[in-house]
Amino acid sequence: METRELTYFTAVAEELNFGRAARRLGIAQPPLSRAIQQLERRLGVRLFERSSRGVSLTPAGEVLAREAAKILGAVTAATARTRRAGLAEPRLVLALKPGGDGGLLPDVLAAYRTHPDAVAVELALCGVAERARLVRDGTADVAFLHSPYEDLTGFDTEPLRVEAGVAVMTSRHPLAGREHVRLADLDADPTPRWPRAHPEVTDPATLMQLAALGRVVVVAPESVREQVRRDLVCVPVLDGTPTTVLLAWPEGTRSRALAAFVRTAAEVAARVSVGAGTFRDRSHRE
Amino acid sequence: METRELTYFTAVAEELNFGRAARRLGIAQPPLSRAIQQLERRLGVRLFERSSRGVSLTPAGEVLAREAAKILGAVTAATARTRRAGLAEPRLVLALKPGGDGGLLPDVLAAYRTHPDAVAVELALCGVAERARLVRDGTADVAFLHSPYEDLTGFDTEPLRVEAGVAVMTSRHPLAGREHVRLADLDADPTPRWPRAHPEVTDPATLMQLAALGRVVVVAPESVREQVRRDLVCVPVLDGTPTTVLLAWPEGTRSRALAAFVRTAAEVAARVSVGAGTFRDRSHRE
DNA sequence: GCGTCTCCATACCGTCAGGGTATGGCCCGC
DNA sequence: GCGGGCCATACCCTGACGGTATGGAGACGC
Repeated sequence: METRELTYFTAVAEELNFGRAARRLGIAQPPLSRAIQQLERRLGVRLFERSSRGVSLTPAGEVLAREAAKILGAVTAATARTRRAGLAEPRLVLALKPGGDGGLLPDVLAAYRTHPDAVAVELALCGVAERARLVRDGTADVAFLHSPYEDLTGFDTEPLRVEAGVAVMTSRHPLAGREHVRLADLDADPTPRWPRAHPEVTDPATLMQLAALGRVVVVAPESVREQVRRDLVCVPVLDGTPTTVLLAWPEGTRSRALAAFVRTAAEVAARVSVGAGTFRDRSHRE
Repeated sequence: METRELTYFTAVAEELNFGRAARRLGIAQPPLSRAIQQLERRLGVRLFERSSRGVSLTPAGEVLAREAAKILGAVTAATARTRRAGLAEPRLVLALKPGGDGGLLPDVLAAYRTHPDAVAVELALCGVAERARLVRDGTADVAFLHSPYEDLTGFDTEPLRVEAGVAVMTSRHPLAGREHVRLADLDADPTPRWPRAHPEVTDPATLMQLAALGRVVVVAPESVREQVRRDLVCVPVLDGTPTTVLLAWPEGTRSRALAAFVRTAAEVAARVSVGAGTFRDRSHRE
């Protein structure tokens, strides 16, 4: 099976229409029909059910659609990784969303710089959804991710710190003066809480603006405290799901530079967690 | 990147000699040279360092070699899985080594047969090393594996039961009468213990023959008790590494039949473990 | 019920990518 | 210095892949 065939197959599987798929691929429809037929012949399996009104996937087609997505993803990743490995200056590309480092990054970078295997670290600041994608498609080597909010299949990971939740709210909120709250307290209040309400809002600035306006209470990992606007207050949430900040990189990666970075980060995280501590950290890392 | 190019690249990367690689691929040497050059041009990266005496991989080449192996593996798996999905009768292929089911298989199969989503189950009896490979390359859907002895990357897994170790030895062995032993007891005896000694022997019949001859004491999961020769005795090992018998299948598989099988197996395992119990099981599954 | 529209398959043709053979250039060992 | 091993280049040829034109089958409107 050639990747060209898989690309063609995927296009048809997504469009469920040979004509549109062909246009998308920039070829004419007959060669596409033929390519798919040839693929079916070679596999000895019917991939599409053709009726004169449109096309649908057979069970075998469904299977191949998933496999093809995996393979094509692996191919683009391989291209990107090989290209980057060929650059004169080896670099480590680290993907993270703004504030997604749990406050660890400055120390980690400083410690890493002294490591014998260290290479230059390039930061790829990106949105929440992009982080994992950048690593999967080979644009980045490693990313700060948050568990349990992200799908970690295909990644090796190193947990760095466990963060409890804080509720971020305007200082005029009735719970703003509390030492700590429980989720039930937040739910008893009429102000809705993110991300349960408005999960579609992912931009931090927008979110904080809504919080400042008293339209929402944001439940977030406690490391946001450091960056939160002056007009907002943070109240620890005792029973929120703890968030694990972790480093994730492609399974089976073999790179001294990356190994050194991960190890350094883990050491820094352990030191910070013991030193500064946070009100749940210690119990979790024992 | 076409898979053909990756196949060619892999051949050269393994042979480190264009002529031999070409012969292995069944083509002449010049087209192979050109194909690699074209790949290098397209990637914009040098993959091989050519000296007139042989060839070596550049760092970028090393990266691509790993990626190519992943991709080509995924392609052969995709082919096999798609073909099997196209068969008239859907089937579930289960890979296991003889005795590798921890004694659970008969009950699991019986329970699964009554499940509404059940399909025919085909057993692929194979050697120790083949089990994982069969699942990885798409020949089997799911396998019984043993943790921590196997590399589970790329698999989703369901642990079924935790087994302590037993020492299998001839009845004339000085420790044969003991209620239980520790590893230190075994080490104090002159008879070497497998798998520390002779790890290259993997055939159970050979192994048991050696045990019967008093040449070796075999430390194995306790479920071997059921199948062990009459002339051998099994003594529980208190401090051996416990073995987890688990089901493993490719990450992200989406199949009702498989899901039903895994679920059934987990239920059967839980039931058996509570009912029959084994001298370590209960504590481990709480 | 017939024309028409949509959509996939078939027929046929041209081009270029990929494979083959012959040969050159380089380096090493004898 | 000569032969041999090994990769690159030159040149040719075949066939795979893409394009255009057209056929055929079902759905829909009137």
